[in-house]
Amino acid sequence: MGFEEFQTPRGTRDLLAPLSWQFEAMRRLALEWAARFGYDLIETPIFEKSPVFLRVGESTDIVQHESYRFTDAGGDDLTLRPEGTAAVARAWVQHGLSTAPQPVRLCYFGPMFRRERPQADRYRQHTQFGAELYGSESPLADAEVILLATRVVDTAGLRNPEVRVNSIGCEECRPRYREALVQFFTERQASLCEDCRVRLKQNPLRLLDCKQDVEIRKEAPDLADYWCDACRDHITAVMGAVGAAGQTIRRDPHLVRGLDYYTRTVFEVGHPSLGDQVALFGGGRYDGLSGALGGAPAPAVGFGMGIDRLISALPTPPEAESAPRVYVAHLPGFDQQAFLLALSLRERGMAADADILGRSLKAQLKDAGRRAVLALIVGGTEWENGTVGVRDLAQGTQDNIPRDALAGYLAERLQGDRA
RNA sequence: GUGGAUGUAGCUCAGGUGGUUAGAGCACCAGGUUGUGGCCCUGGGGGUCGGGGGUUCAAGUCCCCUCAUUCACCCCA
Repeated sequence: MGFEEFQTPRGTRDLLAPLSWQFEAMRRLALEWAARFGYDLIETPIFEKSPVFLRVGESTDIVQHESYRFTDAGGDDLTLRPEGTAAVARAWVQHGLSTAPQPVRLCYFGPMFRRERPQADRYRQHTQFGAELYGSESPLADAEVILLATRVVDTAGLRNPEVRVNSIGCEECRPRYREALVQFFTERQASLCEDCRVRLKQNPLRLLDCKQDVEIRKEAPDLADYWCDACRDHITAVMGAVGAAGQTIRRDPHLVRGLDYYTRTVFEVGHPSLGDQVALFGGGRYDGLSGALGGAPAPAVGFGMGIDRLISALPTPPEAESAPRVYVAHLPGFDQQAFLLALSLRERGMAADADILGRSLKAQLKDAGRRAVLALIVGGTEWENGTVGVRDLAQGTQDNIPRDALAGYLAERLQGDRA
């Protein structure tokens, strides 16, 4: 077990194989889809100046209580990024991407940090894949990012994800709704839970997704009754486009989201195999964000996806990197020949392994049986005659192959083996 | 931040009412085959029994504290 002071900090973990390779496979799958949709990969720093996140979520738990904020030796106020959207927005402003050919499509994949109490599928360091689409107000932009996210989830093996969506309105219609909502809940303040009384003052919209006061909220005013025409048309078009693409999507009138930079569209996808309220990905439209960070105002939509959760929700893990497929075993005195042969096979694109523990042939073959499909046996009279033994570890059959024909022979064998 | 459960080998776990050198299975290593794995047999390495304190002649076992893990709440990916 070891000493506690030398273990991973709470809420973090080491990714060992095969999980580590599964993450890599998910990274490739996600970025492949993003590239097909035309998204460029952006890598922002893992920490930012704290105001980048503060500006974006002043009233959210994420930046208020859950961020890893620190002052470095030079006195800079820094924060480990708790989410991707604000950091990408900062980059968008900093690099003047408002003048790039529009729209601008950016995606990211990397660790995020939140200081929460860890539990199933929630970590203090977790990996998110996300995409941000700048420069389009069109509902098709919302539909595009939703479809990118669902394609990733679906092709990762979690079939037919169901998107929940809502519109929290715009500057025109949201204040009217908020007013009605505050009035409604103020009248019933006495029967609200403690948290909701705080929400009532700080972030009234969040009253909608309280899990305790479900009865009360049933009668609360519905956003849909307050949408302006433009907002109504927008969400209708988003749902229409996503639906037309064959993706299940339905409105959840109680869906509002934790970050307070959203405008109009918010969406989320969960999964029964995870906790009921645990989201696989979530996102929305945030037309005011770039302006809040001092840049040109620009419409934008995006999402963040929890890779740790996605992998743990998959019925079968993503295809992990395979172990070395060829093991070059050697007879006593031929360890260097085996070492060099393995190297030359790697140069030819094969995954090869050779013993460097000075083990007996028996021990080498035992090891080979675990990590390879073919074992080469180097040494003895065969080697002197210019051949190498090739043993099929599954079948138990063995042939002698001339050394100069070996590479081609192996390539063919492994090809067939794969198919 | 709040509440519950759990901490014995790398992993999964045994260790009634406290009693000599703490066990098993799997995994790992070696031998049984002077050059051939997967099965079998034999042997071996490996443990601050989470940590600290207390009760006792004696604590893995009882008590207290602490740390960690885990599940739920909160919130989120």
